[in-house]
Amino acid sequence: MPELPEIETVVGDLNKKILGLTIQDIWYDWKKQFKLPKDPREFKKIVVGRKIIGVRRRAKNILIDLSGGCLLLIHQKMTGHLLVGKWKIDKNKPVSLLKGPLREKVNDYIHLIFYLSGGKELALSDLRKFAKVMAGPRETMENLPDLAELGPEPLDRYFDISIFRNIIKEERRPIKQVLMDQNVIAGIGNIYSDEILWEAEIFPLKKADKLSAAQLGRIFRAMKTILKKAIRLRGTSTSDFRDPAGREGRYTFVRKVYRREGKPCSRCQTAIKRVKIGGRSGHYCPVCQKN
DNA sequence: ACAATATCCTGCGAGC
DNA sequence: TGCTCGCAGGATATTG
Repeated sequence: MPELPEIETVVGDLNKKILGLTIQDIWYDWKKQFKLPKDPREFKKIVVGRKIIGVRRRAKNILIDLSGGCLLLIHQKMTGHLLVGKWKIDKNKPVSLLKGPLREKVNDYIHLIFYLSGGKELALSDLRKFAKVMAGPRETMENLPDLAELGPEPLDRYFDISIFRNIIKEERRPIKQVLMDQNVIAGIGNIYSDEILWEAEIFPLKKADKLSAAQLGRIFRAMKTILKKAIRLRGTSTSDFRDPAGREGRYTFVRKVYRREGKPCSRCQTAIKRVKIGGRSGHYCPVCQKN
């Protein structure tokens, strides 16, 4: 569920909280989260002793640059959370030593902790255990399909309407599906594809190659404004997104369609509808989004 | 060559 | 009240 704005929020916070610290040890209780190397002991060997130089985002991936030319990649998938705090392991389960939001449920699903210099800890909480972590030499990592095959970043300055048009016009799938395809455009998921298409007044099942120039222009502009606004509001927490301090995002309160089935459209008061698109649910206004 | 479907997971809410 | 079941969905693997 964390998409571009949520990951951007996490990355910004991590840059303020853990820059310059060294990974001293790790704790984990779920082996399958390690995708590369698959052996947790090998993973540990790579990251321990390295300093955190910078934190970046690419699509929905969190990229942590480590000293010695290494890169740590974390993908939160749907229910992953990166938290900065302090925990004690009690009966093989982490318990937060800090008061506040970290004491809440998100604290119950921690399966990985990085122990950092200065007594800080970076934890990965993940209820559904879909999140993945990878580490290795930067060049090896950047050549993995996970990164190498991604489409352009929607908020990059060079990413203009002509590039957007050229990418989209080749696609015959429904526009919502195209917007969510990371190898077409990076970082957009179910929440923001719904929100962007409502803003642009486009029917989510409309085939991408059938969109007019005016419609493409509206989608392009909506994509930029919605994503920027969502970053400003620190993401959406309709289900369980939390920032590294355990706090919710405020885009939840200004969203127009996502998970608002049956509720009135803020433009025309018509009840928001829900449809299955490529196995996922899309939300739209049947009056505002006719084509 | 492309598209639809299954897979991984767990909690939650609907319905009986 | 307590059970079952479908749903949530990012990305990859597999089948059609």
